[in-house]
Amino acid sequence: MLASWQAIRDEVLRRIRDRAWRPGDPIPNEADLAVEFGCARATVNRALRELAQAGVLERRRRAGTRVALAPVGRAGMKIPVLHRDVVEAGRRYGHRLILREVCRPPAAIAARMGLRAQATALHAVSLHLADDAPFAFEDRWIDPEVVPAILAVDFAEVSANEWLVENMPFSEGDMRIAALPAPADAARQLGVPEGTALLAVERTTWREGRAITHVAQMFAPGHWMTLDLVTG
Amino acid sequence: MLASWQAIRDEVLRRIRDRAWRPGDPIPNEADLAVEFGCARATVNRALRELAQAGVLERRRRAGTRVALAPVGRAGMKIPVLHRDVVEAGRRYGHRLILREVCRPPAAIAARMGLRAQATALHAVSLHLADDAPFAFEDRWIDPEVVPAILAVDFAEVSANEWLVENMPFSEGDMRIAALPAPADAARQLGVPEGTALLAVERTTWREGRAITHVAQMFAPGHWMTLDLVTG
DNA sequence: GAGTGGTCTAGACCACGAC
DNA sequence: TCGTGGTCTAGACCACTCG
Repeated sequence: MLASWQAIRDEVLRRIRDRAWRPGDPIPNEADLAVEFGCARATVNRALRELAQAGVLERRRRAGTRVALAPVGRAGMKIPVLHRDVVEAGRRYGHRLILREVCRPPAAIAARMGLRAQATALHAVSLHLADDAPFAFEDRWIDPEVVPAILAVDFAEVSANEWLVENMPFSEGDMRIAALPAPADAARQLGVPEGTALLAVERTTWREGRAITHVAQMFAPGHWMTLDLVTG
Repeated sequence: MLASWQAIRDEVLRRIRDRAWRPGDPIPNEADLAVEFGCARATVNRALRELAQAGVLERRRRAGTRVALAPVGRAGMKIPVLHRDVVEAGRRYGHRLILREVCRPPAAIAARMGLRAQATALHAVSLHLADDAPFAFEDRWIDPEVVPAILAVDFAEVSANEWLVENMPFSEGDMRIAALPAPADAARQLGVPEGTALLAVERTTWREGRAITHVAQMFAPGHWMTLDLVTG
């Protein structure tokens, strides 16, 4: 008698782990499981829905429910907001705007954001400070056609990152991370020799099929970027 | 009359975007919203639960539901499984086990995993290959008390990462990323000069409050780690 | 103590899509 | 076509926690 959706979820996981149900196999339908577990179908549905959301099961109407063949390891992740990270580390956050212009982006950026040829974008280069020491150099492009309001935002007041996170929720994106030698401009701003290895993060964010922003950040040596993984 | 949980979710989002409900504000309780929307409380519950899971709302019993103060940009993320990444890039994946032992971990690792003093753990050092070229050096510790079955797994057959992703879903964790100079062992295995800047990733994974595994990976120069952000 | 969210139930209808 | 999952309902009880 399993009468909570968590208990049912755990039992299903146990059967998968014990190979009673193998990847690719169909599992009994909700009604049958409800009988077996002695609970309502809605309770089974809740458990299986969570497992499907986590990528453990695959569900299709009429076809039924199967154990996922290649269980994608999926996790929730908090998008790092530099301001918050710095403050939570007990340090004083600062932000310096180095450049703000509206112009045509380089071809590489335009391609990555899927901008029309000739299109202009808002370009903001800035430095993030912790206790007055620079720790991140940021080069960002924003498509003003997707985010018209951004043109009126005073980046001296609030960083583009913060404004976007607060005002453009529910977006998709891709993130690329590497260790790169510092280019001249980043090296100068961060106060390190050119060619020093830096943590580089590039992120492009989308909303309804259009690119909102593309940002490249380079962090001072010794910086650890931390991600919280939730609900694996 | 809103009678689907998606419609209610969208309406709540609209009110937040329109500043009718501001960050930090409490919103009406489920029963009142059910009356307003002309639907059952369970339907409102479903909508608000999804929004809370996405970080848009914060819910506490008795205290009620509020618009999240600092809307954490949260995103779904696929945990990178090196095998799959390599294959999807059209290259041949290989895996070489360098060391497998059961011993007492160094204090730093034990502390990070919250192991008892004197406790032993499974230690696996391995190399990931793409087209026979090494591209990632991995140093992993696994708590056999949490994952007894791991002791019987043949790491020559399947990498620890893959086995864990398939068999220990639903975990939490934290991930730390930096650019580091290559230590001697990693440098030798990856075939680069000692001190070369490498992308370093550390991940500790938890299940029900106990550490499952701690892994440190160092990637060959030029490697970009990519994360898909879904459902921001 | 009492109000709120968290959950379960039994039943119902519907949409999708495999057959 | 018709079985399956997806969802909604009305009601109920419980757990947590704030005042």
